[in-house]
Amino acid sequence: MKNNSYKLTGQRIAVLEVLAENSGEHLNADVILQIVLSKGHRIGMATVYRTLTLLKRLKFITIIYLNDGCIRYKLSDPNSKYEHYYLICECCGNVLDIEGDLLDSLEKQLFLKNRFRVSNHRVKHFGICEKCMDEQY
Amino acid sequence: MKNNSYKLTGQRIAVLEVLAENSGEHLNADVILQIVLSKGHRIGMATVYRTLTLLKRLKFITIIYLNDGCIRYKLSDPNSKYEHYYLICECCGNVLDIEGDLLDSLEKQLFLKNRFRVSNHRVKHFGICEKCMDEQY
DNA sequence: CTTAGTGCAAAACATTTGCAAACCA
DNA sequence: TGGTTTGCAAATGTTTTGCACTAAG
Repeated sequence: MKNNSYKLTGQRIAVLEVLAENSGEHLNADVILQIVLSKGHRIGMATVYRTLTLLKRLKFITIIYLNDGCIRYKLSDPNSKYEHYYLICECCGNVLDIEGDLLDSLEKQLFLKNRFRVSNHRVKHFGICEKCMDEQY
Repeated sequence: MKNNSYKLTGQRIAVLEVLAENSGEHLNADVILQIVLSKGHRIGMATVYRTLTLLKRLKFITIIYLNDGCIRYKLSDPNSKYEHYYLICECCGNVLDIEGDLLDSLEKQLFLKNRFRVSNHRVKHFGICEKCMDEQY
């Protein structure tokens, strides 16, 4: 798992465990810190951030930006083609992941209309623009 | 324009002017401050933020989250149904607004495939979830 | 006049960094 | 043992707030 020259420390295990035990949640760094501390482990906020950065680089976790003032993290789901589709409740802030097989266009519409009242959505496409493509090649 | 009991101050005019003169850009608060100052106006950062908050509330401007460490703002385009679709270049950070009439499904595909190499996208649907709907009514 | 609006400085907040101490391999 | 990793505290960078002063209507 971490044979890539990274050391398997107690703190890294603890952070991964918290993410695994809350795989349905979208935790932020402070919540992760509090849970690890509540389990009796010794850890600091800097280590939490450094561990999350490492796990992100290794693609173990996915970052979720809800633009609510903090960055959120969850375990990556390698089986999902739709990691970046979310339903975000403007009332309670809860975040629902959409299942991939619900997203075939019609089913997606039905799911959205029946179980979640969409009032706004944002689509962001990340990639390389024409100008940068010209400059690179 | 601001007959809603809001006062038309020099600072508010200046911020609006900067946004209008850079309508193709997605400016952050610091850039707006610097431009207003460079024009010889007297203004502080707090006023910039307070003005942007007000303009947002009045729907004069739209907020853009690029998750690059700051919040960006631009003049709202009331004619566009697609205010929340963006092409974000991962190389230069440039943000392109997609024209509404390019977004009919097939044209959208063609545009994306020919002028922008998409490597990642995020879709966020904001609304009210089932649980909150049950609690409200 | 009167009160909303402003500038400044300080506070708030999430995140990052420097460095000596601790620890995994 | 040696180079990573850690905790702490301080630094960072953006955004917000308190308060006395200013200015729009």
